[in-house]
Amino acid sequence: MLTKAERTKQFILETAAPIFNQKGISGANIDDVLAAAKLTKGCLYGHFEGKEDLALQVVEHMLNTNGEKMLLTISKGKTAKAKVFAFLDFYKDPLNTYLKGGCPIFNIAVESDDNFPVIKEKIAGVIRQGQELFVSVLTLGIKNGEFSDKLDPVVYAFKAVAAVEGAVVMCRAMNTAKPMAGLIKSLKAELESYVI
Amino acid sequence: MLTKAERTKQFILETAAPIFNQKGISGANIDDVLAAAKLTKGCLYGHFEGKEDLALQVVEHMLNTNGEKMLLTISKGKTAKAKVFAFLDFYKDPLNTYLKGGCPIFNIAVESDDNFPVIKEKIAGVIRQGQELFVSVLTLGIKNGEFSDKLDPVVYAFKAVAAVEGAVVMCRAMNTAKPMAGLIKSLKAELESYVI
DNA sequence: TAAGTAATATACTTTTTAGTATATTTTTGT
DNA sequence: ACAAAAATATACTAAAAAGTATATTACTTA
Repeated sequence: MLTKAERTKQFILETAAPIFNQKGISGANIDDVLAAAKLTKGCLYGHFEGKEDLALQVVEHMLNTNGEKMLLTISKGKTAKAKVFAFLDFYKDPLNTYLKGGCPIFNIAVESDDNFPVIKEKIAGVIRQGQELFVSVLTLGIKNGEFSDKLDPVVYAFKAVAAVEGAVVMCRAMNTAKPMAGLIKSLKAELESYVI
Repeated sequence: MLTKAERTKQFILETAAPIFNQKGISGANIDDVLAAAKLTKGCLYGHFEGKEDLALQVVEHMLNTNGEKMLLTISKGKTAKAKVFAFLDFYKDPLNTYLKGGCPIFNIAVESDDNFPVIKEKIAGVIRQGQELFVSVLTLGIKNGEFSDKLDPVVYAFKAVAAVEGAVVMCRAMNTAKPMAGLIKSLKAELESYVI
């Protein structure tokens, strides 16, 4: 069993995650988190060195959760094609993301870009890792004979992720999920065109 | 000729733009802007009501500049295909954007999403307008006989913009422009496949 | 179950940032 | 070139946010 302190820390991270994801690192403040968690400064500063430390750990928490969700999602696809389709479908409801405020990877990527080098590196690692995984799925699909070797895994993996992630931002700004449906369909059709 | 006050105001907006684009609205502060512009509070508050007003006008300034650049870019293409290609090529160097800090539309879209409803609406308008323009170019291309009517303008326009914008964020996070080249090539090839 | 320790709350200080009142300088039109 | 008005600078206050010292409460294990 987790100790009290560990449970409290986890609780703070979970409470802080949507706040940081929505308001951003600069926009979020300690008092927001404390009010939401109904805790006090003494408690929070017992678990985190300060705002910077909290932000970093919140980011790590969000990235871990996201990674787990993503892995679970694509693991449900048995073929390479099914895995990619499952990945794409993961993005179908950009207005109601599992974590309030849209995709944490992109939100953090945009904010950390010129401001938080340590966090930026973490995000870069996550994106690279995601691309590698995506490429490995497609490559295996080619080796399997599932896809034609005309398919360029690196290009398709990047295109698919960039497109759905960009689409999340656009859909949220315009407050409509509609274009996402067309995009996912198009990306599926594109992959389908390489199916043997 | 512009009056002194008008020139100063423009100067403040131009100085503030890269600061807001890089640090975000929440992350940027008045003193940053004043230091960069080598001006003082009395001056700034003579031109703007406060930070909120400054932020809004900086955003409007960035969006206007961006819109002009974009229009100029695509106007250089004579055919529909050339216009789209010019648009795509506009994004080829995501690490060195004309405005420091990446694409202002996406940066602002991400931050304003859950925080600045007025600005969010402005961004939504810009994105919608961009999509309409893109769609109209493609539609004209079909009517011209340049493209097959198998091309779905709404889907391609959304896919292209979402992909290149998403790619800017990913490239900047990973600190490499390489994947962008492959993406642009792929989006061009995709359009090319509809050329009659 | 009581003593010791860990966790949390309270009340404070410090720092940062926004905003304002007033003085001074610079434009501008005659 | 000069007076009026506009623009800008200086020096301040106010508010918001971060961080700290200490008291209190709640675990936990001997």
